[in-house]
Amino acid sequence: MITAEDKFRNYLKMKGLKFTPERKMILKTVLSLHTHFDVDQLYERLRKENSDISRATIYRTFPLLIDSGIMKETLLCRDKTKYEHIFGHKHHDHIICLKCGRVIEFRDEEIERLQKAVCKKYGFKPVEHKLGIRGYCRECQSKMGE
Amino acid sequence: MITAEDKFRNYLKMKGLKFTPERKMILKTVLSLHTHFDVDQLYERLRKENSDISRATIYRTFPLLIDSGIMKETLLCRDKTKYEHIFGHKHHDHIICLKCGRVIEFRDEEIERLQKAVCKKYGFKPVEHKLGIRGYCRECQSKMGE
DNA sequence: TAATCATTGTAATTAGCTCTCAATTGCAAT
DNA sequence: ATTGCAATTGAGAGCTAATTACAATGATTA
Repeated sequence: MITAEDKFRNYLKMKGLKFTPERKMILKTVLSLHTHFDVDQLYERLRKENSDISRATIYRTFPLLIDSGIMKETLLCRDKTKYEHIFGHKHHDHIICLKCGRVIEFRDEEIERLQKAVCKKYGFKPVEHKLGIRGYCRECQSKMGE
Repeated sequence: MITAEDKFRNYLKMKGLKFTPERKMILKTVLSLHTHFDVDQLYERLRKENSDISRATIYRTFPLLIDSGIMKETLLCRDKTKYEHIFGHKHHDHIICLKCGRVIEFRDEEIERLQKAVCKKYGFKPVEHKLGIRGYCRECQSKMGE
């Protein structure tokens, strides 16, 4: 069973980069977050863990985590860029409430299949895709009805 | 037959806002662009048309054009925010080449239908959605193969 | 005509992110 | 274990897209 750390180490070695304590700590913390987060949220979390890793290092480490397939950007981003770790998770898409900000994750095999079919039609080789649906959740609809 | 200008005028009146020469010119220019564009590209285009509308006014007008349903942000945005006008166009999704930047637009009724079904399942009322597939186009694949 | 309020351009500001630089540190070769 | 060197780090400067304050202008209504 390969761990996320193994995966990251292998990636770094392959690129001739180093597995530093900072990168180890950032990886560990990213994996501990089970929601979408931004750079500042990760920074705050690190401080709570008594780590004084700078924002610059976080900004520098994120592309590595993304390139190694451990983390990715989500398309929730209105202002700040949001991330989520994907190690050990299947790909999923997002439904986002415009009022309360709630995020519903879903996976639809049929949509996945159709996307592949579209790519094939155009001779396109897909690497990743993002699907986000914005609107209003059940609760906010009721509230707005009142 | 309602024109884009009618639509914009109605929207502005409804909001108690004015249809100024600047807004008219920005609208006209946005409609004349048939590709994805950013604020600077629009600004340059305006200058070529001998208009000296400021960037600030463009930034202030874009939310109005979006809110009135004439234009929208695309999710191509890596750095700058990109826009496209949607007046008179059906919704479509994007396939983006990571190498050459080419954009393929497509529309798949079945995917649209399945998205609605997913929303229904969660009691979610969709307003908009964005689907972007990134990867490599046919041409770039051949080049990379060589 | 006077009063009101939206709009504009200019210029300053904000905010997210990147870069520079000097000091430090993994890590491979010895 | 030691050495050499490229990679890495934090601090702070810098960059750039986007926003905002402000004073002048202009349209609309009373």
